[in-house]
Amino acid sequence: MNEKNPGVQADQETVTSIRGSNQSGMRAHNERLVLSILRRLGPMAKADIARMTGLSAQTVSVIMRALETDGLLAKGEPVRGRVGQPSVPMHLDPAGAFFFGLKIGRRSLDMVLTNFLGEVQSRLHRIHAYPTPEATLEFALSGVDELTAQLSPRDRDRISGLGIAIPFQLWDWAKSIGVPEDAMASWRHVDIQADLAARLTFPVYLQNDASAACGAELVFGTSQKPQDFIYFYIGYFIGGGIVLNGSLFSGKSGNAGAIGSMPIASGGEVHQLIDIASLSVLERRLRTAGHSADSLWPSPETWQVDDGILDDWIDLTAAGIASAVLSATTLIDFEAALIDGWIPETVRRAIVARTRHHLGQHNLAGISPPQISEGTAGPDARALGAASLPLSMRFLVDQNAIMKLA
Amino acid sequence: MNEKNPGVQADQETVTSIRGSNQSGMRAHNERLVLSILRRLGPMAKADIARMTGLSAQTVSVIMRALETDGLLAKGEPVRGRVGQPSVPMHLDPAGAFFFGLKIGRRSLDMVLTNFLGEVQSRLHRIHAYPTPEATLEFALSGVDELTAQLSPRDRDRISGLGIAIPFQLWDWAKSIGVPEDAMASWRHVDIQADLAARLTFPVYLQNDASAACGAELVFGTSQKPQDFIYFYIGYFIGGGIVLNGSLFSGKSGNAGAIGSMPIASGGEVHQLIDIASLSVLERRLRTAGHSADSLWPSPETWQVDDGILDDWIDLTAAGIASAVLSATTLIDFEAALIDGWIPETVRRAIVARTRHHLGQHNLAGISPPQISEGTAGPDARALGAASLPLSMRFLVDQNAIMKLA
DNA sequence: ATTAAATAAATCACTCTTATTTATTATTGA
DNA sequence: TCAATAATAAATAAGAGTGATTTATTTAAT
Repeated sequence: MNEKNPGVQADQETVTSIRGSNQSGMRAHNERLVLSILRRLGPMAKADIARMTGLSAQTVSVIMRALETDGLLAKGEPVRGRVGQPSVPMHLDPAGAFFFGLKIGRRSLDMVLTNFLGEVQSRLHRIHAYPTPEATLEFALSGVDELTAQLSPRDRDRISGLGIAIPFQLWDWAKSIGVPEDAMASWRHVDIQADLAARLTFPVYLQNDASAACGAELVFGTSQKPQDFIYFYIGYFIGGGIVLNGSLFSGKSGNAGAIGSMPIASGGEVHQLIDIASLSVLERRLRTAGHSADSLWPSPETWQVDDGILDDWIDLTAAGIASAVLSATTLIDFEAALIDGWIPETVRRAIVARTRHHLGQHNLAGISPPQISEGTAGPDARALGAASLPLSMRFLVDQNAIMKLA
Repeated sequence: MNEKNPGVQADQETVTSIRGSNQSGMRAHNERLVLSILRRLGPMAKADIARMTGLSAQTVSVIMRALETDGLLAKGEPVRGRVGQPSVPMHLDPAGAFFFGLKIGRRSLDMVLTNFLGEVQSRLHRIHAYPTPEATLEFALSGVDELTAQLSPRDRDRISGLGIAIPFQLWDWAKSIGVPEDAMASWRHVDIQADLAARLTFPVYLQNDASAACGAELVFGTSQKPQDFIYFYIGYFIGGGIVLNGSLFSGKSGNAGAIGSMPIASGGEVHQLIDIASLSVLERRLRTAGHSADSLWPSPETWQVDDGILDDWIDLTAAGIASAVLSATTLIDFEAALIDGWIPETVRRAIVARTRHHLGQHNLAGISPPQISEGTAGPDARALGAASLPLSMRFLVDQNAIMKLA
């Protein structure tokens, strides 16, 4: 990875030119459209898709039969009871494709293998003192081999890519996490995406970890999501992502939605959100109070944390997020804000409730505040989101990839 | 206009369904692509467009000859001096199409007629104490007749639409501008877009006035613009617009970029940007100091304003905008922020300079601050932007209109 | 002779229109 | 009550139409 911020790298062609569309592009678009609709709205008959897309019934018939032949779609039980020929709902075939997701974290490396629906088939987990490029590369390559071996030969050919979720500016961490500066500095000049791509037979994508988590919510999340929403993932540092027109928005540098730097007025002073609403804050407070913070990291469900300190942190975090939501909503009229993180479900619920409360305290003149809800992807959102990257790239329509000017 | 915020109304079909693409859509897209490229990058030969779009030379040849036949493109002088057949740069034909722009303002109604390049052909201006729907309708209809009559019969057929730039929630103004509440309340239930569309033979579009100004900058502006930028228009109230992926982003309610509500921490208190960086603030300060503020409105170039009060207001405004830019940039990594308004060029320059200064005072950790620049459309940006609406709708590719889910 | 732009003709890919088949429910009349 | 018939809707097949691509040719310059 070079000095630039992490982001899904588009090939040079796409960035410096504006693609015209041709027949194959048209067909590809329509196929992605069908898959996107089925993913979002659930099983539908061919006639339903035709009505929804405005395509002719015949065209949809051809496209969906082809997708079925490709193993991406499967027939459901015919629906009887209405006049006319019974409709056959088509759904995504879970075994239509498989994806690797690699999460590079402060405390561990995680790899998941998911099916076409984002269901985790198998996973690997390795704890470390701090991440290094060498160990990450080794973990990823051996992990791919190990997890691939668990698939049937038929399914192995259906692996469509690997996504990497990596924190923003890893090298700046050193001071915050008490690790030798030069250990982290090596990340600055490594292009882990290219290194992995060179050794693997399928495409490799890379994205900021919080944006990836947002992608998991968008692609695999179970809630009814609006076209535009903002997403917060509370990890060692808080991060986020934004969805516009139903697609993850990354911006030129891939740094869009890196809401950690948002200025938050708190008690007369202005702080950055990252210094208010991160697990690092909770860890520090626990340590300062003489408690151990070690239980935070293995799994959110096994936290053993002083209630008073936790409640204070929840309130502080919620207040910070509420401020961030407010600022964000004045710029873009998000309909929803989703909150998730490496936190127990009870804590997530409490943060959502407190955030709603704090939001109500602000001056909302001229603003229609978004619905605050819990994320549905959970603690694993980052790894799942990594796996969603190759899926999105290959099988879903992307609002933001149509016209890019130099 | 109904209770909903103003915004370019997409037809119901587009909003509730997801269109598939077909051959005519493909051709239309490619034609818009050619026009968009020529508008943005200037005259180019067919071969250049082919290389840039990835379309075959033959396809581009066919498309561009058709556009030339339609009168939208014209040949330039062949470029000799290089090996091979001389290339013939093609440019937009100024008389390719004409557009009406109607600006509904606090102090006046303005109508412009522009050509395909956004050059104003003729204009109308009517001062009022406050806007009413009836007077606006009458002004617009008689204005369309009057300005149409000035075109040649050939050009009359090339009028492609009318755009309306109207302030957000006009009816809330009453208290601020000292006008009877019920006079403004009538706006709440009027759909001026529909009323005009019913009486005109070409399409009518409507948008928030500041967003429209942003559109003028995007479509007609002369500066090199990045893919993503934020725009501020300082009118009686400040407003703005945001451009993502090279297209104006309006959001679901059409209220995106309504940056007036942004919370700004200033002197320990939190205010909304609209109460800090608007001409209404300057007007009030002038009045409070016993000066007349009447010179503000006829034309920015004839302002007669106390220097001390003006300088203070410039600094306050710049500080507010700097805070807003900072908040906005943490959410979306804008590459540029443009500032324009109903202000003299000297004031615009001063505000930009002060905004740069104030931005530098903030904590910029983790942020690459955008370039702050002056807008290039000037005081008339709102009316021009209104005229750019039908142009964009008919002749330019729109990033944000590809896939809309219910 | 070489290079590059521009275009013509033939081909190909994909969607659309029209017509047909299939499977079901609704209606009718003895 | 129940078969026969009508109506409805899904699905698909065949052929037409549109637009981009490929290949080859012309034109005009160095």
